[in-house]
Amino acid sequence: MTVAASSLPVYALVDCNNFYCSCERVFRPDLVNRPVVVLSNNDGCVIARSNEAKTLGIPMGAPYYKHKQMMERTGTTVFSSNYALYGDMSSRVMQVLGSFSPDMEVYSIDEAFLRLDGFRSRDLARYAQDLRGQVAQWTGIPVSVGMGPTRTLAKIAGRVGKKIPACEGVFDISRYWDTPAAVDRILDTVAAGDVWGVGRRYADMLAGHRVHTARQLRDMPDYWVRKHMTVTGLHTVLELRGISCMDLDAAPAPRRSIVSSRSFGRPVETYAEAHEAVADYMTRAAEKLRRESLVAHTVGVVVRTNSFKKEEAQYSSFQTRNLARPTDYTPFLLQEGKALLDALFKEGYRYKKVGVMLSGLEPKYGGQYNLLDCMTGETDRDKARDTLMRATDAINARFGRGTVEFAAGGVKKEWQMRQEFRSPHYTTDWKELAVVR
DNA sequence: TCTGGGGTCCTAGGACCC
DNA sequence: TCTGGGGTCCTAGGACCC
Repeated sequence: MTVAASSLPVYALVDCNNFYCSCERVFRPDLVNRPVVVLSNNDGCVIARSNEAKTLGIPMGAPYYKHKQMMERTGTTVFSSNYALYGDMSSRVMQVLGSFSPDMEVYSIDEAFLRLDGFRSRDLARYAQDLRGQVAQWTGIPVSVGMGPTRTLAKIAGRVGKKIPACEGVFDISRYWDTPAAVDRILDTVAAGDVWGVGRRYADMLAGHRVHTARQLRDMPDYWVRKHMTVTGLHTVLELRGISCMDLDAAPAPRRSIVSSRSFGRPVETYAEAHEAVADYMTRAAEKLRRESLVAHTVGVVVRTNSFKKEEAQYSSFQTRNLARPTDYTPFLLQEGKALLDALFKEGYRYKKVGVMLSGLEPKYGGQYNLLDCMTGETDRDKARDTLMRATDAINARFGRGTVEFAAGGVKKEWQMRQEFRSPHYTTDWKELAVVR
């Protein structure tokens, strides 16, 4: 069964090359063609590398301290992650992409899928090159484009395009669709574990069954895939065969949970500090909740020690509580968070991380008003609470996060994460723009 | 001394109801 | 008193993504 290429949909995956490094370079052009890395929160491990840093052999996800000396020796520039900057650059890139297709899904901070079916009358490769040029000119960010009849194949095309310099960042696997042998050869070069939707565990499982490449995976029987990799895996395999199972989703699905958690800059042993951190993260999660006009039914808290320290006593636990009434009111959430921490916290451990989770989310004004609340005056008190929250949110938005705070979040916050190498908030804070000269 | 954070989806199994 | 089957909802755990 072969479908003529001309009747297939055209999915394009646009992804930003080494996105976080590219963002830093926009404001530090002196770093172009030089090795650059960006570290995770807490300056823990490497989460983005420029091509030069990749060539030096710095692995993705590598703990920073293990490679610190080598990076110094080779003149690698190191940044702490600056999500305010990356988020803002991302929305600029996405805005440009939106002008190239009416049908777009923003998939992640550095990737978007576009449907280009309507542009088939033009030379698609040229169209994609125009897009690259426009994004580069207007935002300074280099991107690559992969195209194919399904999202999974567009992803693969993107990888291929990056590997082959002659492609100049654009590759369209649909062009080969009428010559199956050529498609086979392309899929032979892609490891099964590099296919979108196949992670470490499945890659190991597949290797155990002598499935090593994307082509071998594509040719496995449906029932076998269904049995070992659930329906999600079957969709992946169908997509490798050119049958689209995942359409674009222009409107993002409503959020189901909000998580705020971070590792400490140093081990925390006292209840007082753990409680400050829980309160601090809860405050942030509540702000996000209100920003998105949601309320939460369920609050969760997690605590854990450092599992990398085999010689230390380990403890990790997570608990949730359901609220009688869903809320977005920070003081209520702080109260629940404290109650949960009281239940979870045990003396005698060196804690590495705490976190909070809000779930059971629903639109704030979607629910019915509660007759009992009206009768007891609770509705009026809710209105006063809303006013207070709106005021604190507005002050913090205007004058910067933390201008007004809940005392429970602590003042000194000695447990906070390390961020030694953070670049200025060039695009989101006028005061910090002054640093650019 | 030093190893990230924030999400989603699927499945199996148990509780509960009729 | 005992017996059966089917449906729904919830939760925990495992897989994935960037």
